[in-house]
Amino acid sequence: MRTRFAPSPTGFLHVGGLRTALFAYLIAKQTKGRFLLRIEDTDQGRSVEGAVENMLSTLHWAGLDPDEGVMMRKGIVAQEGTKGPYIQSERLSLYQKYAQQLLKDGHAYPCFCTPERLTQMREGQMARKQAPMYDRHCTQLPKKEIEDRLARGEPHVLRLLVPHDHIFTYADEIRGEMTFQGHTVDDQVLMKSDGFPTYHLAHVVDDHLMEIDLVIRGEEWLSSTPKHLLLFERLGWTPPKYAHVPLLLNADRTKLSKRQQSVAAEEYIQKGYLPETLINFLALLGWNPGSEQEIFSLEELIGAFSLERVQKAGAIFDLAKLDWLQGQWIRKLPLAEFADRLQMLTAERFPEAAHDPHFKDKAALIHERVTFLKEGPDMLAFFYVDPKVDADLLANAKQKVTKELLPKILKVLMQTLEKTAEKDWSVETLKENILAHAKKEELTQGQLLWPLRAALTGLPYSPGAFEVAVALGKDVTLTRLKAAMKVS
RNA sequence: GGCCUCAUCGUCUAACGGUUAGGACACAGGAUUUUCAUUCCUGUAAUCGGGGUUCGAUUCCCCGUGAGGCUGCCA
Repeated sequence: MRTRFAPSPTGFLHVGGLRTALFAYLIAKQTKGRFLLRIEDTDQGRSVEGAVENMLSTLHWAGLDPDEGVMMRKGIVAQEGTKGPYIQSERLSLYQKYAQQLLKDGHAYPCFCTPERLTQMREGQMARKQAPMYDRHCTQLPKKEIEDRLARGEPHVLRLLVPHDHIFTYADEIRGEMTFQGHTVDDQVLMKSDGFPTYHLAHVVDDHLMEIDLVIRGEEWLSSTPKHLLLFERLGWTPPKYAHVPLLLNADRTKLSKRQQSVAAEEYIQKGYLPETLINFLALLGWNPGSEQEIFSLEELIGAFSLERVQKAGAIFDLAKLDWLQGQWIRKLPLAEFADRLQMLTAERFPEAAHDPHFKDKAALIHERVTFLKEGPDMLAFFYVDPKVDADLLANAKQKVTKELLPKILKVLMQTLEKTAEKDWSVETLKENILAHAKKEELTQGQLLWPLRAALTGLPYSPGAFEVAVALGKDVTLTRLKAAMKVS
């Protein structure tokens, strides 16, 4: 199937948009079809510089590269495919052509009403508790007058003539049978007075010409679907299938808004979420596999996804679950990749980390302790900077380490570690030697290990004492132990 | 106001009309562990209300209620 994602370049990619794009991508891949990207920039005033580049790079980050249409090539925005152009502002003559056809066939009519009159009309209708709809004032104009005004080039729009006795039905891929009464459907503006089409005309023309089989879009389009269906009919075309996905909501169930939390996908990238996390999360928001599997890669989603299992109700964007997924994915990252990525980040703070041949071993120690890569450098800092240690840190009530006991404990540790040969400097040996002493000296494991770990890291919590000692090496371990003896 | 849509734990959700209403997140307790984290176990917690249909409704129908969307020469 050919599916598409068709954002307006009005800013950053919205997470709801990213989810819609994901669904469209999944269906395309699943059916061995194509995923197209089209830019809908028919509102001249709202286009934002750089927005297209931004959306494309976010989509790329998420792994949703288009097969056709607008894409990045060598760092610049390019278009690929035989059904282009894929940017609506470059397709104006096409819309013009079909608009004229609709006009000629009597399915659309020119409207000269001023914005002021329209506002006044709507206010009146609202006051009379009627639905605000165009009153067809301009359909009453004499033919001659219409021709004259058009000839004079008077500003006007083109409206769709909706048959009021028409009953619209279609089967939505997510919601099932839908029915709309013609008399409740407004005569939508198709062409604006600036010569640009509205979304309604443009997407119909494009989706037909680009041979889109399935339109997946937000629920906010549901009530204008009859207009689109009518347009396809009037143009003599077969409409695509439609799937209206439920909206993403704030914690208070209102439409997801910037005011309450991050809506730009880019903000989640900056916060350090992995693409796998966001994709997995977005897929599970409103869709379920029918099994109890929670963790899905993009590849797995292609196999498992189906529109029939997409929820009809809106879903709250639950940050707590997002963070849990992030933890799952960061731990799923192969150690080599985790280490590589962490190494770059750590080197920004501690340049020597860049050439650390044992960096991978250090990274392994915190792989299960971080949720975000950016927590890493802080946790690894003690490897590159001598920690500040004092008696308050070395002592610990819960482990029954009093300040009075510290000198003895540190002495025992020192003696044990000094005796351990460099070649035996491994987690197993250290564990064996130190625990043997614990018994002999009538100290608990905690009484020996808390001070050791604290002396080596300077932290109240960190990776384990043996692992840290091994990663640090014998020399540094003894040096830090000595420093601890001085302050206790 | 009008039109449309939706409604299961706090959240995301499962359940061909028959289940002790299941799972996950969060929360609480516990186990493991030298700390923290991870991991594991246990627990608290839901079918919006009212009518039908049916031997039996979370499930089907109707009416409410609540929420959301649309109601632009925005998309």
